[in-house]
Amino acid sequence: MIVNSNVAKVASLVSEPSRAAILTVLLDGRYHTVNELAHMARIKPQTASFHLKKMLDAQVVTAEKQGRHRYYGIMNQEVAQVMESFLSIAPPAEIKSLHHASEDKAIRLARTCYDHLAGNLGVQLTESLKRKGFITEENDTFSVTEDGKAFFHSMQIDLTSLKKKRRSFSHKCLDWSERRHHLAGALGNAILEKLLERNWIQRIPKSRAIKITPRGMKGLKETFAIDMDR
Amino acid sequence: MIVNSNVAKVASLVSEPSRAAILTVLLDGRYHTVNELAHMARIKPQTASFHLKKMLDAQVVTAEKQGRHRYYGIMNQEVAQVMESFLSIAPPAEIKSLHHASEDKAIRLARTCYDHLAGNLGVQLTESLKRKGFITEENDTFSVTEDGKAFFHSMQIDLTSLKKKRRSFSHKCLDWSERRHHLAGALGNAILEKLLERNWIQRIPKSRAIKITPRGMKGLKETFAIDMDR
DNA sequence: TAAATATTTCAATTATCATCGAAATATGGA
DNA sequence: TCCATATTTCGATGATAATTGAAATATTTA
Repeated sequence: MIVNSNVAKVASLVSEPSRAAILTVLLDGRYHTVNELAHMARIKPQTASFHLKKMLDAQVVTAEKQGRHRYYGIMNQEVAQVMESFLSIAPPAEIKSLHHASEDKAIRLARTCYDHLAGNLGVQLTESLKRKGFITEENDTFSVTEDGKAFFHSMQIDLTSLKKKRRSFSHKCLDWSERRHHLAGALGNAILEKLLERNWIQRIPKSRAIKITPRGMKGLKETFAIDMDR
Repeated sequence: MIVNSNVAKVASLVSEPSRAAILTVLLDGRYHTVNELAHMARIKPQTASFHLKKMLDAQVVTAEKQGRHRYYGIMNQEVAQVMESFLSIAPPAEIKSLHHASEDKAIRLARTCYDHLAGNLGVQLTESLKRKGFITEENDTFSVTEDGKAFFHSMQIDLTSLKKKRRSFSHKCLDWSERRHHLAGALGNAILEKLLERNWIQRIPKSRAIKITPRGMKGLKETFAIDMDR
């Protein structure tokens, strides 16, 4: 269970449509400029700035200045998870166009959730790791088994350095589209980065959706026994 | 970019103080009337009705009409979970429990509801049947499992003949004193008759109240693991 | 230095929403 | 039937907060 004093704040901030739209965009884990966010939320930059200041004060987002731009990003994992949990009980968004339909399909298939993999791919990957006995399920977290240690070593993922980070090493994150848990935390992040590095997956610009490359299809099948081809 | 505007709606339902107070009460899993909820949230019944309608439309709560009362309850486990995690951080104003000056204890303990058992006994019996896996909960009805068939046979209740009756075989009935569902319909009636026949319970003249006999206390404990003695 | 762009601040307007009195509707009981 | 109670609907009010034009500030580029 998430214990976070920001939950209440986040909930009240999320309840405003423009802010919810902004936060949804920021769920991709990347930083965006005020103009970008304003355009995506269909409001004027002044309005976006007004909302972003509010969320900055509430420590729901962070800002980084770079030249005349100001890049806004989501504050942390907890905020992302509160957003996702709201997504899990909210009725699905109305799909208005063919373009939206295909985007919806893509985002359900594979996407980033803050800084780790989510969607069908994220859940399947987590299931595979469990099935192969590399991770075991605890209450709110996953633990790496002895077999798992060897496996991640072979994947060139250094668990020791991950554990040194201040953030959670590995915890469960509820997937709104799959309604199941996927792997989050430093380990989830490391896996995402590794798959990007190997060019098994690619980020789709201006979206949280992830594309699986032909090489990725092959790799996922061989390493994880996941067939995303169907 | 798809922005799920429903997230904002769901979040706004939770983040409004009066609604949060109402939802907190409903987290007990029971059903409550509009007046009760209004009193507990310290708002007028019109206002409570206004909020409840909103939450009903958003499928955050359910409603069931019984006479001139309308009982509201929380929609499902998912909503409860989001509420729990939200409220565990920011508990709203404390709820003063209603003090009912004169309560008929007997009628709350056990009574008939039309032609089946209600009150604490009725609810406990239903819960026991569920717990033991003899019945399962459907939308508005209960179904008898394979184990249940054997059990009712051992109780000398003939399900086949019950199903032939034109009336509903088994449906849920909201218990006003327990605010939970109990078993009604032909099956509920058959159980009542069987317990009367075995002299586990007796009707109290000129009342809907039911008296549990010493033999009944023993039988309920042995057969259903229900202790009505406390 | 001047022009263009990004963002914020300010002030005024507008929109939204909770609240509650009054009245309507529905039901139970005498 | 009439009366009491439960709930909803309607309409008005007031408080709060979102929105945006105008202007200020900051930074890059020419």
